[in-house]
Amino acid sequence: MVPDPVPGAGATDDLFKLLADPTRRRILDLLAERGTLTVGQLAAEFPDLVPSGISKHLMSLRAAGLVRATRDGRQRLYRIDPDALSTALVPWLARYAPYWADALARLRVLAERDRERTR
Amino acid sequence: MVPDPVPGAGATDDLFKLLADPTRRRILDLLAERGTLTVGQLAAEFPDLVPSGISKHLMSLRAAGLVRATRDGRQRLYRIDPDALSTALVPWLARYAPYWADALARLRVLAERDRERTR
DNA sequence: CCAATACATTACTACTAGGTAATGTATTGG
DNA sequence: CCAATACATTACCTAGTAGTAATGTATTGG
Repeated sequence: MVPDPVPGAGATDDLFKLLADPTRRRILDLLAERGTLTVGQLAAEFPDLVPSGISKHLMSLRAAGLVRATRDGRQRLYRIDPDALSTALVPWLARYAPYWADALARLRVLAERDRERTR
Repeated sequence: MVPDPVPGAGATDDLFKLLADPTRRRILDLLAERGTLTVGQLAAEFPDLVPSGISKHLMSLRAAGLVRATRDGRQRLYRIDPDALSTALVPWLARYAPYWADALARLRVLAERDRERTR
């Protein structure tokens, strides 16, 4: 059983700590581009890493609500929680709103173009 | 002398590692809301922290290009590099573009409203 | 000038956390 | 059924780092 992600205290801190690790960011990248992956499929992408290490990372990502898992027989299917990332990051990004306005235009274009392509 | 920030390899990694520390994020927050601060003014905001610790954080932030410093007599004035944050984060955020489109609208509203207020 | 101020820098310590190895727990093909 | 599969979990080790303390370096008021 995975403990509920605490939305109130230290949520931003936990988020950035999770994103600070390159392995976890790569896991998120892989899930973002392939949609759904098992632990084994993910572990295969990290040749110089032991599978249980990946499992541990997935547990922490899951505890933070960034990914979700469903059982499929004896394997677990992991996928990104669609808007957990954005809802967690937006409050922080908003603090630097004045510094962002110009960059947001570019990002918005990318977002909508990609949505056309993948949806 | 501060070494040039390496834009190519591991830039995103360095960025997230920097943002992972709550003290550094708070420093950025303070600079974002007050514009320009000396080391002493910043250190005064961290009662349970020694000034040289703040100085060290500022050095790493400066090495990554997130903040800039100018001399003013015997003190240094620190301020946020206007678009270093966005240019560093946008490439990464773009990877999750499909997950972002809805949140970007909210952020964009915040960005433009804040720009009216502070500019 | 020079003591005091304002940071920067270095050396050191303690704690965190990513990694592995070993073990535990469901699940299922045969 | 049961051995094998697919993860999860625990214990442990080690490297990286935030913090302090001590020292170094400009700068300036008096």
